[in-house]
Amino acid sequence: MILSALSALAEPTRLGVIPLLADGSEHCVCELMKKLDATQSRMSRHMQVLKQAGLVVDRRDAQWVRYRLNPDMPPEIRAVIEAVLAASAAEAEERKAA
Amino acid sequence: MILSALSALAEPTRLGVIPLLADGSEHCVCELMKKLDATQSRMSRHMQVLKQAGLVVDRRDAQWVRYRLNPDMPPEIRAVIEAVLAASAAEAEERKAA
DNA sequence: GCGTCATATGCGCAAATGCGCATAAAGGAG
DNA sequence: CTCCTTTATGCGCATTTGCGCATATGACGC
Repeated sequence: MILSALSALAEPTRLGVIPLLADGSEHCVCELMKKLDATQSRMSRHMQVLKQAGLVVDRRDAQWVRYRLNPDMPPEIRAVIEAVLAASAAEAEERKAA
Repeated sequence: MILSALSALAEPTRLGVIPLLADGSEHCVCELMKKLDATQSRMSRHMQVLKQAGLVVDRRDAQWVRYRLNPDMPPEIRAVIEAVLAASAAEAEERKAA
């Protein structure tokens, strides 16, 4: 559902996760929470939202849970992610210029 | 801001507006509210949100207010809109198939 | 002026959202 | 087993969001 994907992305912390996962590899919650300056429970819950929206998948690995972008995302949703990613990058560039 | 664009899109009625405006022409609130089965105040307010997010522009024309997609949208945001549009269309197709 | 159509907005309310705190649960190391 | 690390979740709270209702505003025709 495109609507749930957009709702999932329409929050600063969750939006911030996307560029971090964009390298295609796996990232644990502890890493994400540090990089995004979020508390543990906040980060965990946000990842649940992204998971429920089908944007990410998780995997237990010992005491860690590794998240990555859902490789089986429908191509139209994937395209939205890519566009959002490009827009985020453009915004980051602008901030640097200022 | 990509975040405000996503927030603006993450609501059913507002998301429904986008395909209607995608023909590039102007549409009054009264037309949109009929097509989307929304009350007048609801429709008006949702259009304000889209306007504030920079996704649409409006123009007074006699007693009507004509809305259209913002032609001066930053290209990265425009790309997001296009991707969302494609995803919405794909979803509509799926519904037809069922 | 008046009446009518189209749109915007103030107000209050109900539901949803995001948060911190504490605690539970799952797994590894000793 | 106990202790530690990592992640999830129950709970309550404050804020935000979406809504309807009523009313205001703006523009038209008479």
